[in-house]
Amino acid sequence: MTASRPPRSDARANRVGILDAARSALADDPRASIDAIARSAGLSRRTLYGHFDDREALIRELVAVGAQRFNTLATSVTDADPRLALARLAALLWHEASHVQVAAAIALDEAHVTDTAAALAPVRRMVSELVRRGQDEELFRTDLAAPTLARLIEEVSRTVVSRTDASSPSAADLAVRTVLSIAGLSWREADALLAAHPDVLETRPDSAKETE
Amino acid sequence: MTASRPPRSDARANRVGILDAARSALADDPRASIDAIARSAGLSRRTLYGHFDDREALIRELVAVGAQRFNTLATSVTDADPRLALARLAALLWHEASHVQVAAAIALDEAHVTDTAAALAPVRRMVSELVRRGQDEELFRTDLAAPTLARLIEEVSRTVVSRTDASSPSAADLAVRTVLSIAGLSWREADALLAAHPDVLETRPDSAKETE
DNA sequence: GCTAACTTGCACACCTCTGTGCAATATAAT
DNA sequence: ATTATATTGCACAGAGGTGTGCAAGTTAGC
Repeated sequence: MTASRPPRSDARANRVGILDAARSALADDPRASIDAIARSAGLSRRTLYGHFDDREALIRELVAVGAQRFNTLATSVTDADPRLALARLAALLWHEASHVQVAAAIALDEAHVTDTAAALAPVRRMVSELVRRGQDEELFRTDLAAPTLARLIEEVSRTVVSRTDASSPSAADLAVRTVLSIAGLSWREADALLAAHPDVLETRPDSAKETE
Repeated sequence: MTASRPPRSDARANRVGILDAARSALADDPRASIDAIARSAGLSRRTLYGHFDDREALIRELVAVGAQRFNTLATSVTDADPRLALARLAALLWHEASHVQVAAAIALDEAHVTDTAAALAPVRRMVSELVRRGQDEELFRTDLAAPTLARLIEEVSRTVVSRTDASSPSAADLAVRTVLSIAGLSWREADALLAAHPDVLETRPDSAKETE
């Protein structure tokens, strides 16, 4: 039981590099090979196995990191108006696109449904809560049952975030408007809301603001 | 070059069985093995290779059949009101869920993007046309450019059709309402539209009706 | 009931991917 | 400069998939 030294700096950096490479590779194709991931991190396959026991272990780590971020993110939205809160949440998720994508891709593809469900739970709870409030206040549609609407918002968000050209400047705008439409707002209402609160579209993980 | 006889009846039936099995298996998992498909058709892997040269050939056939159906379907929608036409198209696609799913799954997954794009072209053209008319008549949202909106409608439709419990009776309703929301209608407008035209939700591939 | 058409199981070569052992080499930290 | 830590290439076993050849068995159609 020798208390092993702290890892060497290059090893730490490589570990992070692998996680980054895995995130982007798996977001793109959830069954990207270990070799592809390692190479895209500039390392050999053999080295990757030095850092992670297993494909499983790598994915678990990725999911854990995502869970962390989503948790932070969900709790940072504090707008009193459910419409604004939903819009801001969508904007925030947009900026986490690669994390959202990899979580979604893994959840769909593999037998990690349980892990990813746990990771996404905070966001899911937030959405359910917003839907409830939005319907209570007659701001969201009431033709669909709350759980149905919540699920629909989740699925559509995932689609829009995952299948939009992230480089396009107006992409976050598109994501936000889409989510509001699904919640039941007409496009003019959504347009008016965003015009009245331009800060929503500038929302970044760091600068979440509170509106009374 | 002997003019080979017509195939035997059991062989014809098995060929169809394979296609059905492949459709449902691949819709569920686009990389289902040939063995899994054959077995789910009640045949051996070896026999499948007697009917199709190749995994490729099987998929090509599947896509071709889908293309046929989509074409028929798109041309059967003749409503003058773009909102109604879009709603009816969504309802029709709902009834073709397994075909939509397999086309979407193949398109996303494999190197068949070109084939599937061709197969989906008729529906795609129809959607573009409807969007153009809907925006011209101020019935659809105009905050998004026509190509953007058309693509958004496609993507969201695919998501809803693919990721909804097909057994649920209200599922077609959900699909239709979702698409109308994306087009920019508020949920009350959509609700009123569907209430005024209950035939839309009963729309089936055979009984497409024309509204002046 | 004959016969050609069809199905089947088995063996085979081939591919891609996973995960491991090992010896050689490079490099961070002291 | 030394040394423990990291990285690498290579070889290997194994799992799972594809596509083919062939001989034996089954069945539709006349």
